[in-house]
Amino acid sequence: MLDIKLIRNQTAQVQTALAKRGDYDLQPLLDLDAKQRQVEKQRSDLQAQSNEVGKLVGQKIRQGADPAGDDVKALRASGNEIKQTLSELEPHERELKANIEEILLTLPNLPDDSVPVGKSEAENVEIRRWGDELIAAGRSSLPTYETHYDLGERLGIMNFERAAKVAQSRFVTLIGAGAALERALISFMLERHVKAGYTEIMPPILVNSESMTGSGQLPKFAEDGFKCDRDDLWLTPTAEVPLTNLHRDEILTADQLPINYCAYTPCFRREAGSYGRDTRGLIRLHQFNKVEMYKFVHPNSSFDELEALTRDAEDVLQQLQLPYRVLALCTGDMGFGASKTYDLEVWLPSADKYREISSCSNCVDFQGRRANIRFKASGQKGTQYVHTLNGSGLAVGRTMAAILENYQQADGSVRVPDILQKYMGTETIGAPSSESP
RNA sequence: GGAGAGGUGGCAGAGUGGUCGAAUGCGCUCGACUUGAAAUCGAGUGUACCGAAAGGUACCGUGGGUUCGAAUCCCACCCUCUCCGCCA
Repeated sequence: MLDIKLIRNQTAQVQTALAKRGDYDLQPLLDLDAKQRQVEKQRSDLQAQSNEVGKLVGQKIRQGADPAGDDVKALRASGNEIKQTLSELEPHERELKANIEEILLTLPNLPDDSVPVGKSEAENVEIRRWGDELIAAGRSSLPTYETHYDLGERLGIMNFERAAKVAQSRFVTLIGAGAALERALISFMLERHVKAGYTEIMPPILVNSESMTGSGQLPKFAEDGFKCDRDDLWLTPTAEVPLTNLHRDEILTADQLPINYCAYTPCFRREAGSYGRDTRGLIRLHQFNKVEMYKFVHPNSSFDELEALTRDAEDVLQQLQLPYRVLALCTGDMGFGASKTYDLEVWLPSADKYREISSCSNCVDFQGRRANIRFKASGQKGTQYVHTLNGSGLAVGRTMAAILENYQQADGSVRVPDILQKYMGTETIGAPSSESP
């Protein structure tokens, strides 16, 4: 959520920044704001009068006045009169506030000045690449690449048809080494992040609407979520939701910051509006696993923390020896709550291109304000909103896809990345002798 | 799901219609005493909005209501705890 004071006092700057992301007219909001403040002033003045009358009545009665006498009666009448006016102002003010809130909740975050301006993903800017030589080496050793889903089904480690029978399309069942590889990846990633100073969290993965609003999924993106209607509970689309809301409505102390969390959770997305895209394989599923990193930080350090967060995600890919590149997302491609985002894209040889595998964002105070998460510096007056960051570290299913494709061998088997071998207890998946049901 | 109890400031805990944003204790901050510390004593110690300031307004789980006046009375909801049932 944007700061209404900022919108009020620096309208032109906000307008310019928002224009980089789309078409937003702030005038209706400013009109409502002015009206609301005026009504609030009226109401609070009246309230003061009313309190005065109340006090007087109390005083008189305590001094022995007849509670039914004319003196008190007159006061009661004037109290009633004030109350009459108040009863008209109050709902009006409430409505104005609700309208303002409603608009504020639908405005996206302001892009940082360093974010490239652009309309679509075509205008994202490549920042760096890692592992070009691995791509070249792969190309020279294998003439063609099997897709991860053909490979997975051939080896009997994943099954889409049966998953569709059990649930729907866009689900997968992992079998044997497939399931083990997924689990190995989760363990490896979590252990890596814990070593790097993140505290492991296992949060609820059903969350209420307030939580979905706090992190920015609601009210605008209700269509993307799976909802349990009877309970006001949603299946988390990302661990970012429960992690943000862990500290909702809290006032932290400055010395608690930064707080670094990591969490493995399943994630659930309807993928509304993506019919026909990535219909096969592990790339776009309604349910997938993700290890998420999350930071609550001091406003002064959030952009440094974004660099650190991105490096943490990159380290996972480097340890897995998977080629990738880092993109700075342009204003048109960034998520709703982000002020600046780096995407990591992993190399998928069967498609001969890079695909998103991680997204690392600095939301600055956007979620802090929505979820009311503040901190207080000792000796300082007042509170400030914390800055929050989130990053995938990594999307597990997509990592599995990248491993299967990049590590496939001429004999049709897949070599297990060195770092995962101790988790898997094996060096190869689908060795010629292996059988599957 | 059934029966009962309860939700007050960082914590504990008073407060059942009026001057209560809220006693008291603990904690915390600053100061005094001390070579230093402990102990003791003194002062302070919630959040947000409006206002240049003085000051005003709101908040005692949440939302409504009664009243000149609500932490206190009424209604609804949420949450927590205990017992029973069910259950990994």
